[in-house]
Amino acid sequence: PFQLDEENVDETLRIRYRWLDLRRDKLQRNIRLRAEMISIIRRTMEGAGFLDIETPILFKPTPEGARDFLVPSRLQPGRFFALPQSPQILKQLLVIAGFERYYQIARCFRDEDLRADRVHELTQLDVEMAFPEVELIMGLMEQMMEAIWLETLGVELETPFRRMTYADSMLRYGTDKPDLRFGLEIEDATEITRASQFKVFADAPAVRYLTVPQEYSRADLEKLEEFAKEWGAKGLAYIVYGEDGEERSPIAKFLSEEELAAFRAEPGSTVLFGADEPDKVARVLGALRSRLGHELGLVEPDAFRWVWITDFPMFEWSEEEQGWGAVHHPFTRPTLESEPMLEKDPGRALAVAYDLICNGEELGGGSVRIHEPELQAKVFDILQITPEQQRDRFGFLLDALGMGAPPHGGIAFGIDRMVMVLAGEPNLRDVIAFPKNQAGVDPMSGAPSDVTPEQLDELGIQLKPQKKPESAPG
RNA sequence: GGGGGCGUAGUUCAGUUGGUUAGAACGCCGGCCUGUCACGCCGGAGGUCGCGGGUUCGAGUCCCGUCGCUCCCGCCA
Repeated sequence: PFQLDEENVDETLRIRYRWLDLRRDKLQRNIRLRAEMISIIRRTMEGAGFLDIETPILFKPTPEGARDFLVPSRLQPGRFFALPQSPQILKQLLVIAGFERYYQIARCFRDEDLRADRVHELTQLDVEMAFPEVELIMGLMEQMMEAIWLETLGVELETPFRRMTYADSMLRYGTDKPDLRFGLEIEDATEITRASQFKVFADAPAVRYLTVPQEYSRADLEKLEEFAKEWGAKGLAYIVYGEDGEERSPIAKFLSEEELAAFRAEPGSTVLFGADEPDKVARVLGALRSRLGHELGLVEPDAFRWVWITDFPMFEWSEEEQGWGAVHHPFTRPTLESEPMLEKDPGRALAVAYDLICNGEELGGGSVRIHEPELQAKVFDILQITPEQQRDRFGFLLDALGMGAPPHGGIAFGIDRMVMVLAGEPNLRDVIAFPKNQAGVDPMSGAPSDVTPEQLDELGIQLKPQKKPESAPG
């Protein structure tokens, strides 16, 4: 069907004849790398006294978070299991049960739209321990990464990894998963422009800028402005410092000497501004930074730049739902200093949570959990989960917390993404033996597929009439 | 749900301002060669140009619709 030495074969075709595609050197390498990595993970975890315990695949739907994959129950007609989005609660219960160090290479399912780095079923290294210390968890994970990179690639990682607070990362990189293979840091000008004659700057709650080592033309700048608008900017102010010593900017005439002095850059560069709410400025400049870093070839090749992001907020405000949502998950512990803020100012509360980022890819994240039922109930309240809902959905967890729960916490890593970064693959599907395509279809087996009326009948399910996509071409 | 890109031979691609019989490479088939090893030489088969409609004397090329794939936004506690 296709030649194995051809680079750009249509992906659907490759997946359809996966047994051939897997013969290619690259895929052989990726799949073997994956197995080697998992072997090192198991060795590390077991060496540190963690016990591998399986948890159910048929479990309970969780209305929060991602959409569930549902499985109908024949013996309980009209009721459904859900495939787990993660073994989060179960691993907490295991620790509460006295298995003080648990781990699992767990399959997790999330019925959301797919991306190059997102699939429906992901494999996760799931870790939980009693009496956790953040330093201990981070240290163990660093030791594991060191072993993986050394034994598979022969690369020596420098540990401990860099640490950065969430606030710092948002300010300097415009994201909570910064790619540190290049600089191009965002700088803050909010103080400088507070009294600016340029009204857009003076009125904006945050003004930040990127100094780009490139002299952009008018046409280029229009494209960048369009890009910025796609990410939510109202416009894109700029100052171009030409190689000819000329300064080109539609806004310079509004700026004071002091402001201009602050922004001045080398000839042959462009300063791009964002002025808006802080989170919006971060988003726009973060997107610009990422695009320009790649476009200008600033990304350090063959490098692995690691960073722990810490001090996440507990909650973020959702305009859509007009309420607070959990940044990490609802079981994450607030810092001691944040506990008093929970009621009056939840937006300022910080969590004992940490993410590990490599090359701008979020490889994993974890937290210390809440182990007191009262505190857990308080957090559920802030998330606007009613006491009835709490009982219905998480009653068993609250019960368990009430029956003697040690402090506990852990972390989880996306195994697929780890292999992706390890193998230098831009696409998750190339590190999975039998992936599905972007529409969530397996072109090889044809899944998902129709079932017989008898099967549906047995489950008490009747299908609504719906338009069916035509079968795949060829 | 929204936006971008792509859809031409088995595969990867080219196809000018719309103009005769739609090309190349690799692969495939037949023959020759026989120290080959990305073999070489000769010959050959293979295309509903994703699908439907429209404009035109004439559409792979222009327009509308639709389907598929892919990347991104939303979404992913």
